[in-house]
Amino acid sequence: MSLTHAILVLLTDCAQSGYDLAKQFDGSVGFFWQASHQQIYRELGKLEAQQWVEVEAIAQAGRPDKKLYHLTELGKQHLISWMEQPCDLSRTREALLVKMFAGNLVPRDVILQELERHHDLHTKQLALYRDIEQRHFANPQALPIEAQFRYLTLRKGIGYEADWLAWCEEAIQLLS
Amino acid sequence: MSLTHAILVLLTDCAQSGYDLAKQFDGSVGFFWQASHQQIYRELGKLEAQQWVEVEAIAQAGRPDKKLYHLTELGKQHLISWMEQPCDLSRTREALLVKMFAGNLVPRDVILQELERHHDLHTKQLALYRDIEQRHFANPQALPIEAQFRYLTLRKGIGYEADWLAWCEEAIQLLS
DNA sequence: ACCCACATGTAATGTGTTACATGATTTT
DNA sequence: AAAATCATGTAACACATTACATGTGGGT
Repeated sequence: MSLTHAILVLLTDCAQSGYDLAKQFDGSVGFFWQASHQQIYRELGKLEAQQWVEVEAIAQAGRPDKKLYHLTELGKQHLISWMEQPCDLSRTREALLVKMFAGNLVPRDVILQELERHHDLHTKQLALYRDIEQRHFANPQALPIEAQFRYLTLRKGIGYEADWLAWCEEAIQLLS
Repeated sequence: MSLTHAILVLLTDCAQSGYDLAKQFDGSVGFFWQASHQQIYRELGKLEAQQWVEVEAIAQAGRPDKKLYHLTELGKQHLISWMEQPCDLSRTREALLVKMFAGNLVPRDVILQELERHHDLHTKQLALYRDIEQRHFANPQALPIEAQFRYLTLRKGIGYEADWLAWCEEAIQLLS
């Protein structure tokens, strides 16, 4: 499993606390890998046990210590060897398609409304991605290499949402 | 969670054993909802406890009884009320994008080879879907309504694979 | 002789979700 | 005065994966 690796990847950028990581899993990385803060804290404990990360405790007035997690050299090597290995295709679980599979059990309108609703949601997410694209990645060729990789993950998000949108439209048309 | 509902959906077609269901989760439905046979057997136990399915034991010479699971009226009603409720967007976990996020940690070729490999896998899956499309859904407008729903799930599969393919090509081009 | 399909399951482990818990500071 | 943000965690439960287990019949 690669919640492990998703965390290590984030720590290559800079040392972070569990809290910081949780926020990243809510935004950028969260677009293709989700994790709750509880998962992250538990995983950080394991990573520390394996010596893939080191903790730096930062005392804070009237709060629990902030624990800054640093990637160790061992952790970095582990990450690199994971990156060098082929990974499986992801397996998705699409509740909407389960519904579609038995669409004839409910009135047509129920399905059409659900399709419209998803159409809306994907429209909004696509707009969000396109906005990020315009503001941060206007000229992809000119980007430094690290940014090109980030750009490509965004491009996948855009393709993903656009594909859903197109499909919703096709479905609505066929069923209307 | 909707492994529950995926199973109920399959049982609307006809009564099936756990083994039969497992096979379907390997093919058709498995394209958008995966489940191992162990998950299915456990879930069937729960469905029975809720009286959403009924078991018909079929004795077989020299083998364990085949347990045919029938959808009950109660089960059907439960399924319908689930279908009437809006469902969440699925959240995917894409290991390949985690890799891409930190692509600069490894030599360019490692990433390019992985992209080529995924390009191949998606090409094959797309060809498989297109083949099913041509053989079973040549004329979508003329299909009976149940088949139109099945057709639409296939269309989503085609879109999904085509989107991955396009992205792989874009990524390979940008990084080359 | 060996493997595959049929047909079911237990057990252990790993992952993910939800609820609960604490307590200060900043914003509304 | 209430709510949100910062910052961490425990505990219980639900769901998923992997390995192990059993035993027949048919094909190569």
